[in-house]
Amino acid sequence: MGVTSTVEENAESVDEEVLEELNEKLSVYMDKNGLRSTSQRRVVTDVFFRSTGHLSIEELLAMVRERDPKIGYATVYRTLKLLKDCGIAYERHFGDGVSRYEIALEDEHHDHLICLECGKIVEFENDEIERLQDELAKKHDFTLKRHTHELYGVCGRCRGKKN
Amino acid sequence: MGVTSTVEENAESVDEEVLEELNEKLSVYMDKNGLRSTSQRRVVTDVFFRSTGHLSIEELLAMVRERDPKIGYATVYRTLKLLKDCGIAYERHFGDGVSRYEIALEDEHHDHLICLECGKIVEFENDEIERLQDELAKKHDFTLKRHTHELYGVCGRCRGKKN
DNA sequence: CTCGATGCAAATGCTTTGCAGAAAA
DNA sequence: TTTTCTGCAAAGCATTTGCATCGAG
Repeated sequence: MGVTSTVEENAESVDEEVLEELNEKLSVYMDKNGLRSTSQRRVVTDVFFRSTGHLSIEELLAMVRERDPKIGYATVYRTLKLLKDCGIAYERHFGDGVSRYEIALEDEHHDHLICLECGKIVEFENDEIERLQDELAKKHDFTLKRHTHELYGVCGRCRGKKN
Repeated sequence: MGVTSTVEENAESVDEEVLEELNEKLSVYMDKNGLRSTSQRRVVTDVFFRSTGHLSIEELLAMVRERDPKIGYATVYRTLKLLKDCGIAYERHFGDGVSRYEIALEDEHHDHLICLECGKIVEFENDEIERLQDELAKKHDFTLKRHTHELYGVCGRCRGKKN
């Protein structure tokens, strides 16, 4: 498959205010569940919160090890599972067999356009599609919980390269 | 995850005419690529062509072994890869880690509504969503190749059971 | 005869888990 | 202290692959 990098359009990480919200939410969840704040978890979550895009465990591990080379990959897996469980991270699958993680911001939802050549990922939001989905669910008497919607194609730059 | 069965609404297998078309298409592809028609392949493709729904390798293997218990699972994997390559089968992923296969009919495209409780899969087609997807791709300068669109929720029957 | 196909078992790649030692609370 | 967490290696799983043998053409 083509998802080798996670270059983004509009790639900007969250600001300090949002970062604090994320840490607060995490802290509340951990307190509530008797979980402990360890140096490894702090490194992993901080790296993730300051990151941009849709990162694989491997990519996260590399970044994490720049700060603490001793951290094992099982810890990264476990910490991202934790973030997923408390609703701070979305786990995405773009068809290449690896899980990718992205920050789940409150009141924000988007889907993805993925370039099969260079792996560029563009986020999109479309209220009309969301509305049509709700309509479809209603028509078939389903209570919608979540959805996946990915468009795969070739981006303009990659198309250009081939000519 | 909840995708344990592949019960369908409107579950009807293809008629003899379509079955013949599928076999013809396969035959042409195999000739063109110097592939051989073996008894195992004939069993696997026939089972698949007469099937309904979204079958996993495991489910297909069980059906195949009713006809020929000696067929190995690698053969089923390899044969479904062949069907996928010649455009006769779609490979689907509904989030439970197994690949599922369904017959790819000409000029027909649909997406899926999946019940997280009972695994029921309902197919839907929505031209307006398709149109909006094309529009989005155009807007971001992508040439669309394919997409995935799955709605996960709880079906009416399962919702009823809980009350 | 040739070369593709099969069946088995081993290998792969991602992810999860068991466990003994480390470290939060 | 007690209980959770970590790091490592081993285990799990779905899928793929190497190889000797089989069989289609």
